[in-house]
Amino acid sequence: MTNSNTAAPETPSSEPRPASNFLREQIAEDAATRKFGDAVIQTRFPPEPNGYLHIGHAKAICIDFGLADDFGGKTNLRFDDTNPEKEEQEYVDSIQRDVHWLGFDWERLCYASDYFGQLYEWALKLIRDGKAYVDDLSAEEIRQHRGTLTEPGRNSPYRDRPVEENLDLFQRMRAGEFPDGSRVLRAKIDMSSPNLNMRDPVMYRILHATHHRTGDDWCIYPMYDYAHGQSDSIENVTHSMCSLEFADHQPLYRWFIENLGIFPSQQIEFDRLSITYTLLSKRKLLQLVQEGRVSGWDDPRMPTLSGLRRRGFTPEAIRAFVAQAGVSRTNGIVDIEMLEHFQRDDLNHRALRAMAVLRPLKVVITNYPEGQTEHMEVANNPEDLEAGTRQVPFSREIYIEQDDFREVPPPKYYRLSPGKEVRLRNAYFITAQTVVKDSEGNVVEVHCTYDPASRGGNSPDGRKVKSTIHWVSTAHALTAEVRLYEKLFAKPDPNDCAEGGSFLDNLNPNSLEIISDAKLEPSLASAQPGAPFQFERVGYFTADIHSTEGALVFNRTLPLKDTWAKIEKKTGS
RNA sequence: UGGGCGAUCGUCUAAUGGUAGGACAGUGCCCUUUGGAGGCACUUGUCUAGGUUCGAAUCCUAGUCGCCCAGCCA
Repeated sequence: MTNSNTAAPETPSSEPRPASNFLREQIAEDAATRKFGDAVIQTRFPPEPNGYLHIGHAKAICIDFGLADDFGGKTNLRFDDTNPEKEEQEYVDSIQRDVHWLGFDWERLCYASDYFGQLYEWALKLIRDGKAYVDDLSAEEIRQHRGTLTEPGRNSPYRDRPVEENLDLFQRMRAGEFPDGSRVLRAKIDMSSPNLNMRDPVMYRILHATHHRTGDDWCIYPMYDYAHGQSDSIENVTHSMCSLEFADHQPLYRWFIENLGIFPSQQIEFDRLSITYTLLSKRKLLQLVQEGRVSGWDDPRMPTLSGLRRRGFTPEAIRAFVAQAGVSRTNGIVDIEMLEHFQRDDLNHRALRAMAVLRPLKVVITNYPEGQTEHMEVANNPEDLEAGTRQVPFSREIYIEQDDFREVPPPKYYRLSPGKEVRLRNAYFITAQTVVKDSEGNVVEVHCTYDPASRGGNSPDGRKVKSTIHWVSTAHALTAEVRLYEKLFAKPDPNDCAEGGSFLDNLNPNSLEIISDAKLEPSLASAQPGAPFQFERVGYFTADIHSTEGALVFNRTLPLKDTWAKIEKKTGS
């Protein structure tokens, strides 16, 4: 594919694709019957640049780009930028960045605003053909004339204006002679249609607004319904995939296409992606940003692609998730656990391992020589030996996780406790001997002895330990800020709120926990944002985009699955 | 109450008149220098009622339930 200014990763061909779905079958059939003759399969991804892309868009992107690619076709990225009041260049830029990051590259970069001239000419034609008219009714009056779901609408008193008058008025609308909202251009179809979209829909409204691309060239802007089908047609889009709610609009798109005599694209609708504990509404995500409930569109708790990226999610995992979630015409809600599964699966294979202690507890190995440092050779990724090894310093004083020591161990607790022996990952067996407490009785230090013969983590006498814990040498430790993220919403359905409440009531107050003094092994000093790490036994992390060598900040992508937490919960200990 | 669309394990999805399968989640066991990962096993499903058929998730009829549409948003 061509026309990109940034490199996009190849889509791995080994990625599983759904065995079948109704979209693929329809395209396969159309290809087999040569419905579109010699034309290649052409699709498009048509976002409105009024916000950042989220994981729901990822599904649409995978469908639009993936399906075309499967059939040797092409995909355009087209901005449906027909409403200058909500659209911005920032969004245009972020969308291109995110589509590339997801792993796709477009054939052509298009804008509905490129077609404003053509659309205007076509409107003139419809007026001349007696199929469109200028209406002087106010928005409120138009609404009243529209009727209801069960009652037909009424014709506007301006519906039968002579063609010449319509032409004159519409040209003067375009020339800027009338104020916003004073008139609209409407299609003359059928005010009694049971499909409300056919009750003389508005084609153009007057909007004296500066457009992010066309500036002040226009003061009338086409409605989405008047622009979308024709934009597809202009681009020779063969298969126009969109979400379910647009099914009712198909008859209108066909009406425009037929009355204009232009190329008819095939529209096929599919279900939007919904995920538990997740909001996928651009309007509401914008509200979270504007009200400062999150730090921005790329807050790592956001379901935006930029937020997921900053959090450490990967395009590969998102694509695999979308493929497994599938596509249909039902309104389902996918468990967020499925997304998390595909992310863990991806990271498990590629994340470099490191040792990091989030909540440090000092351990002194009393029989280890003072001032001595050893360098342990450690595998960077036990799942991938080609990832090599690194040296990790070990010394007499180390940090371990507070959770990894209990003065009074509950049942089935295999970690360190007085008199018990555990393995320090890649180092030695140690046995806890005594504890040091502060004035409040908290254990602040554990004194242990080690078995010098167990270097590397095995005892020559074949002695077994029940547990392996991670550690960081105090003298060599890096201090870092670590941000632990939880779900942004506390309820599976964020919109499930009391009467008069809002989704904001369901915000999870514990969605972000900041740990300011985590202790990291030295190799993490130069971690780059986006590079995935598994902090062994803890979770997957990546350096934040604002992390520096002098002020390290790591974001937790996901915690590792925690069997012990389950046992602990079950036994109530 | 008009129109459109839909209904398969707890969740998502396959089966295109011929053994209801996969993934996630869950449970148990095995394995493990990450209580991670991995392996094995198990559990649970065709909205209802009729009909057509040797045979129905699939076709027909009638219901039930759910989603979408009354922006000069997309």
